[in-house]
Amino acid sequence: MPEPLGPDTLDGIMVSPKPRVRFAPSPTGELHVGGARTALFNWLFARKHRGVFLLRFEDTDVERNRPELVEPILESLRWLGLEWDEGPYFQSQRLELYREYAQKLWEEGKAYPCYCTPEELEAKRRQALAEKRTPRYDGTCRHLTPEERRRFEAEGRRPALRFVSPGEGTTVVEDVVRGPVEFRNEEIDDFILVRSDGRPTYNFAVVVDDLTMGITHVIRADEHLKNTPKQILIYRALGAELPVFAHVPMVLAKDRTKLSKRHGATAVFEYRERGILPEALVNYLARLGWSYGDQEIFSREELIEKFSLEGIHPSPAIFDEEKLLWLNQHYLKTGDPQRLGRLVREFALKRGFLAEEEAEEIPEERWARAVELFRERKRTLVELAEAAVPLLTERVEYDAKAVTKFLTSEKAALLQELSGHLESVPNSEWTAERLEREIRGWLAERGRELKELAQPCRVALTGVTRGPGLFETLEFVGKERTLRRLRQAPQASPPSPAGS
RNA sequence: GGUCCCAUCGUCUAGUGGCCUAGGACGCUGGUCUCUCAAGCCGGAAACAGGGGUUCGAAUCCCCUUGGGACCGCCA
Repeated sequence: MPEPLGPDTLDGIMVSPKPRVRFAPSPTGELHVGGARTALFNWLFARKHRGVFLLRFEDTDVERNRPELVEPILESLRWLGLEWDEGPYFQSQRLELYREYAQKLWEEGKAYPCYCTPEELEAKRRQALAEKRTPRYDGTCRHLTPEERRRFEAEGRRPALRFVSPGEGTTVVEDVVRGPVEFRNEEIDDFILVRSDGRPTYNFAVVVDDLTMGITHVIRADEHLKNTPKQILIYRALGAELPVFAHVPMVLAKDRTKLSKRHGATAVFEYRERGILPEALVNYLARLGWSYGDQEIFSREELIEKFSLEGIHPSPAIFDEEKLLWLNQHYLKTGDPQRLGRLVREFALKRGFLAEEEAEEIPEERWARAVELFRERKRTLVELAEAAVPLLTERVEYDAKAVTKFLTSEKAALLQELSGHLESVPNSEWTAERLEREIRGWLAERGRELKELAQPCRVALTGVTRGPGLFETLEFVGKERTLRRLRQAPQASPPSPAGS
């Protein structure tokens, strides 16, 4: 038996009902970061107030609707950890419900059939624009006589259902993040509730759904603020109570326009593929347009505890990848190496940095250790995987410039010599500490400094000039592979006598 | 064009009339550490869009201007 949606009582005292919120994407594209943030705010609000977070797909537009996108959107939400409590519902499966409500409105004289064709409407719209007037429906079909209607029906015209707008007075949206926003009703024309083919339009379906699903707080993107007075009018016509509205500002690209494909990565999936951690994206998104004092780092639990609609800013925010990357590194640096190691392995495989057979030979511990070695110098899982592979496998790519600079014949000879010396260190004592003692002592005997050896050695071992500490690298690469690379690393070609 | 929204460093923001000589974070930058690169630590440059009010006092309240954005569909 589901709980009733009405007010709860606690020791006889009325308390507000459990909040019910929703995220309602339309399956016309992948989940982008703006949508993800809207979903996150809804989810946080629900978790904080122990309410219900539900999912609903607004898929009444058959032309643009792409059912195959539903699962990827769900997958994005799962990846972000925004699990839903109800749904997903599909508007396309609730058509009968909208029909009932439309019928009711019609019977009560709050809506009327309109026989204007899209072509006629388009012509009027163009004319209005040409005359620099705001295009609005002129109410042609509002006062049709029964005879006129019959004539249109006889012509085979299928009517759309239009809402009877008040045309005067004002409608005020009491928005939690913006305060009261006033709209003059004369700006609102007799908009369409149900298309001539029987499918509801967005504004109508949303109201019927939010109403019947018991939604108490509508938290959605700013672009819907302009729709809200229309929706309020429908609520009133239905004799229903209004939910609380909270319109969250848009997420903008660097050029201050709506984030879109041409701005590069916008989809949640793209960030996942680039090796961004979900906790980093969540933290970043939460802090984008919302703040809690000066705090920058929030665990999921802290977000739930500290989130509030009042903390949302009214102004739009620009998506800054640099800061996301910084947060990602923070979570790389503080995360569990075992878990991160598994992720790095996955990325190395997926990006083709190594083959499945090679990966099989590498124990989980090695990946975890690789994470520890590289996480202070890499910002994404992909970068980390790429850097770790040369130390984990036989795949070293020697950077030509590094070789030229550091693997001179003199240094190569030194490395040869070193490898001979290191031969005596037993496998069981092949540790950073032991190797450091060994090498520093060896250098001291020769009156040489670590400086002279470190870079050549690093390049011979890893192919590149940057990386973890030398001794840790030596330990991690392991005795056998280290000795081999010290002996077999490529050498800089000697400078030509002509000095070209 | 109409309607609506927005306005503190390049970016995210603290700030709710005196604590502001405007704080933090990212980024940038100088230094430090050092076997490299990072990370860390210490320091620096960097903002209240402009103009009028209100007030003893304004980043904070009001108005105008300017600038940005969103929406103007039988799309959502």
